[in-house]
Amino acid sequence: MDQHISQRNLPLLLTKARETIISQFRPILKHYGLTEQQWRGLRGLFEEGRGEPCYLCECCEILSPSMTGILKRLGEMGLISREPMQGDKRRVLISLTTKSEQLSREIIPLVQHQYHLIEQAWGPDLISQIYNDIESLIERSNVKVKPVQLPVRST
Amino acid sequence: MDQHISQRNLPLLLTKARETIISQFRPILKHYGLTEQQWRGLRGLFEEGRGEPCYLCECCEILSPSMTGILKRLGEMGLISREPMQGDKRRVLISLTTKSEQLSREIIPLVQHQYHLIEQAWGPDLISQIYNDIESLIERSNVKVKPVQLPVRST
DNA sequence: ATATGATCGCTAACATGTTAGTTTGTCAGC
DNA sequence: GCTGACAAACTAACATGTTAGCGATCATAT
Repeated sequence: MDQHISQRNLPLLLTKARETIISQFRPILKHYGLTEQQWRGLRGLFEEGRGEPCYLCECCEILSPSMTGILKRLGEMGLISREPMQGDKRRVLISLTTKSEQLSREIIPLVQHQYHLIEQAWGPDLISQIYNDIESLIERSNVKVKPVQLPVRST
Repeated sequence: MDQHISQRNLPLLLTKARETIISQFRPILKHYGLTEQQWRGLRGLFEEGRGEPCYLCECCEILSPSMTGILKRLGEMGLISREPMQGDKRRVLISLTTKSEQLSREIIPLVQHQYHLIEQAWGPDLISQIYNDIESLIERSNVKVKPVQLPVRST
């Protein structure tokens, strides 16, 4: 008896897990009129002080074309400022504004607290185990996987 | 010394994990001109034979408005057919076509094989442990989490 | 029979994901 | 000084995610 296919659908399972978690935080972000990705960007900047778009793309797992729009809207909201980099005219440096720095200081404790409530409800052990597993997975993904050979398409 | 914030960003971590996995399968889907979500839909139908849009939404973790577009495009590609349901004029029944059934039979072994290659490269134990943990998480998410209290917005 | 509320699939509006390709600027080598 | 390879940010085009709400249909109680 072969396994049910959905048991071997890891991307879908990870999507569901992510939705399970993020839905606990969505009300907080909505309360402050931020999308998930906008908050990811602000949070990344809050950690580092400031950074270039391509750095933000990496640490937020957002592709460059998406980041362009996100930064544009954050700019229109007055939540980031941008200064051209001296020495390399291709690059830009993105910073938080006073407004967004204060906003971040307000949101972060709420997020941490909600996080704590999740651990209380679902058990801190499971959560920390998932952390470890996922981090192991991401580390191990440095090992290159052989791609399956694709047949020639008939139709 | 407090933990680095990104260590407590579970949604982002899950996103990265998912990207890590799905990137191994993307070439297969691209080879057949399918998007990730289109394949998720076809696969769901292949498992069940046929089903209503709202069922597909659940099992594919896709929201209804997205599913509308996905089914529309799958229809234009000749990969699904739809018949109105007798007895309830609101509902529709979606089925695979001969074309998409054959397509699925061609893709599924490739996906399974790629999956096997991933396990070979990264170790089957880690993968199966992630399965178990994530499934535990999803089960445990039935336990309702108390939402953090949101302060009144000043600005 | 009728009002009421619920459900299904949908549209609308906007934000983001994804791929391909463009523009401008940097740098190494000649 | 010029050329070619490369890199950063961007645009374009399309697919999907997200929230709100609509219209038709069904179920139920009255």
